[in-house]
Amino acid sequence: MTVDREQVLRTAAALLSRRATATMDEVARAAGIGRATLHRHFAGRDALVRALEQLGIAECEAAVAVARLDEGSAEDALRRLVAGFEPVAGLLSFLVTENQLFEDGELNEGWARLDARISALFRRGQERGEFRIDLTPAWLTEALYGLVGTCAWCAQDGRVAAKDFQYMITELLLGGARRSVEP
Amino acid sequence: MTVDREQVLRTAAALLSRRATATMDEVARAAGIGRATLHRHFAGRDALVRALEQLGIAECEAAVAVARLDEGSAEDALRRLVAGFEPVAGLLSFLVTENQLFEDGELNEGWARLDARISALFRRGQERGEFRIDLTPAWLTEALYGLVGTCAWCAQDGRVAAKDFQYMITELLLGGARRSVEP
DNA sequence: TACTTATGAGACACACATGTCTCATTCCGA
DNA sequence: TCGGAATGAGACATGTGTGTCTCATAAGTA
Repeated sequence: MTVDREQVLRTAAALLSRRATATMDEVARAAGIGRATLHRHFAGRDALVRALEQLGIAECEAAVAVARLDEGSAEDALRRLVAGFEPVAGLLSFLVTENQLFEDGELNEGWARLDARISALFRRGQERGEFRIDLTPAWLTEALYGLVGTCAWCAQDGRVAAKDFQYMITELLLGGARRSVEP
Repeated sequence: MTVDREQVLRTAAALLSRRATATMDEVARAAGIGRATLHRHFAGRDALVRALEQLGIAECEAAVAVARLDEGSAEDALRRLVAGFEPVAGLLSFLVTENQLFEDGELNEGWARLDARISALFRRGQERGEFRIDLTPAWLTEALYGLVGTCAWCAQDGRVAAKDFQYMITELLLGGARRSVEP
């Protein structure tokens, strides 16, 4: 009888990732509950979005933790990170767009933590001599988010193959489009 | 007395690029005209957005034309293209987001033309041996859009330096983050 | 079984953006 | 100077999403 909050959040994430303008009613129906019940668990749309934000941050931080960003080469760590981001990509792009829309300025501290972790990875790669130093860690971090979001959206629309998610992002981010060697 | 439609569109583009949820009233005020007048020139919000879409496409196609994508090396052509995209970046990211939001499916044929042109550039680069062939032209094209949008948004928020717009995008897109050579 | 609790369905008011209309005013051209 | 045209301001109706409330019902518990 009691609503599974986690399951509701995941359903909402899946729906809103596809259609950011979905109604509270649609969210409720998608989760198989009534609109009133949805309101009992999340005071309003803002509260729902903020809960999704917490979920997104938590999943990203989990991905960061699993990726062990400070072990081994920075390149391998980045590959692990992108792999961990794949399941969250849709939610991530939704939240990024949502943040752009409502410029409250008050970006969650969770994002700041995440940015710091990922920036640190790129910085580590620079210090190890793996990554070039003329592109700032901040830009590389944002570029990673951008590519993840773009790829998620493209894959959803079928413009690119979803199975190549990790490959496309890591290869482009690490090596770029230029052909560097051979024949 | 007569309203300068072009100027209204540019003002709207500037405003909506920053705040995609801006009201018709806000758009009118920003353009220095009354809401009624705005409605006289653009039947509704949809019409306004579609007009902005036309403007964005036109400017992008102009940038494509100026960049002479089929002249010289593909790499240089891409640099010219990114340079031409810089002034349109804000509008471009707004339109991309707008398209994501309302999945009418009916994407303007103008975008298809643009995609085709840019994809052709990447394909030409592959055929010339400049670009790697394991990343599809379609993905490279979308990645370009994504990076342009991400960079525009970051620059607006001051997270990266706006003056490095072209450099950050072209260097990342062409060479990637990996350090390939020297000491 | 009886009681408590959570839920679903629906009604309701509210806020807000939108679109339309009117009317006085201003601008431009004849 | 005069008259037509465009504009600005505001009023008005509308649609829609939202938030709150009530009440009957189902689920879980003692």
